[in-house]
Amino acid sequence: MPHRSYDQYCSVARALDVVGERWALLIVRELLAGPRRYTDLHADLPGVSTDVLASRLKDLERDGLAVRRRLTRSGATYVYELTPRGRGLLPVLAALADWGTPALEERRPTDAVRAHWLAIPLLQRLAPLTGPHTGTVGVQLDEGAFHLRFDESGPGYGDGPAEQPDARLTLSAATCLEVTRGTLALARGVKEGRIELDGSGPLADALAER
Amino acid sequence: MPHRSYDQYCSVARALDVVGERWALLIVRELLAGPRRYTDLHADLPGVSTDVLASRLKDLERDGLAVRRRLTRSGATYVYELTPRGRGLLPVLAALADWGTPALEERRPTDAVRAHWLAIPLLQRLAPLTGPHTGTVGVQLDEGAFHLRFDESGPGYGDGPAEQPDARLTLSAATCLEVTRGTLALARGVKEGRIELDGSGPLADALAER
DNA sequence: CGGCATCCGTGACGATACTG
DNA sequence: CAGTATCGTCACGGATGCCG
Repeated sequence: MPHRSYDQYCSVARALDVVGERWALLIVRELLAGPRRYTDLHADLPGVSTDVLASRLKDLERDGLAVRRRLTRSGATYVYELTPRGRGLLPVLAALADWGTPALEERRPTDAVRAHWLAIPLLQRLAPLTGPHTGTVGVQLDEGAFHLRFDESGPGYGDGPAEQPDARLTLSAATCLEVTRGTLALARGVKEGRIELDGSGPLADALAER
Repeated sequence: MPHRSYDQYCSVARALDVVGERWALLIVRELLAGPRRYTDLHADLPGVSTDVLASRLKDLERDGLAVRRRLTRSGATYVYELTPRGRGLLPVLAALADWGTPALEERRPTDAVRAHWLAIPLLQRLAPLTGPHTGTVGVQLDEGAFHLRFDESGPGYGDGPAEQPDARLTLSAATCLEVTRGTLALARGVKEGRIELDGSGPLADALAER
């Protein structure tokens, strides 16, 4: 929570007291992809100034959303990692992603792009398709790789390729967006050769059906 | 969208470009309760300055989230009303409310209170209970009244009493919060005399069961 | 009187430079 | 590498004034 509060006895205002400031939710979006170093965060958040990033990270720590941890035992480098409370913001980011996806049609030349920024909306789209099946789906784009996790503790995602994916999707970012928007069914994309779907097992089968 | 953008090709960032600025989502929360005049908004949002409120309302209009409409035909007073796009932010506010409710335990002396600020979290709690039943639930607190709508177009809420509620709840704000948090079942509150539940029909029956 | 616009002081933000 | 220090700019909050 910043030192400025809305001073309202309202759960929405309370939430915004903590994560309503500029850059806060985007930092959480980065940390949802896994532990990150300060420099990684600064690299993947073009435009954020170093002092604001440092200040937000302190706020996240103080409010119990993230912890600062040594990367290796007795090493000098630190990583920031979300606590369960911080990971609880995934539904908030998912709702924002759902609402914001229609505004994603035009890609402005000034826009930065990272592969895992597509993880949340794709997770939203695929979650109803997986049903009860659990596992990991690796996604390979030209711009980079990320993976989606479906397990009993709820959905999640991470940056980089998955270690042992139960299914693997290879597609372009544009195709990924079509799937996200619902204008392209996964099965149809596979049939048309625009999506490569690898893997066997119930999770891959469930994806191939839809 | 303010004149400052995150410049990221990401649906979350796009959403925050539009509604990420201070007060924006709280203005939307007010407008979700129904059309509001400028003065009403200013009265129910303690702390917002007049120019920021005017600026945010212009932004909401320009971005297609709200429209400015004459209250009466050929009258001098205007009201601001959400468009469908603006009402589409209810899931975002609901997710924020879910996440923020645990932080609502302590009520600080500086906190402002409005009855309908409890509408979103209560709506979230009651929505799974109503099942397929549609209708309106009037809620009467000491601090004021609001009502919840359950119909095929999705859940919603409004300020003030309902015209013809299918069910009516009378309870204290503290009791309402217990229900919201899930620490008090509706049926148990009724049995203990802390909640008065009036009304007949499937919606009232569905609420009485749980 | 409702609906802003203007002015001003303060604090947040963004860019760059610098340090342990 | 991981921040802190500095500084100019802009956004915010409060008060006041204008205008229908």
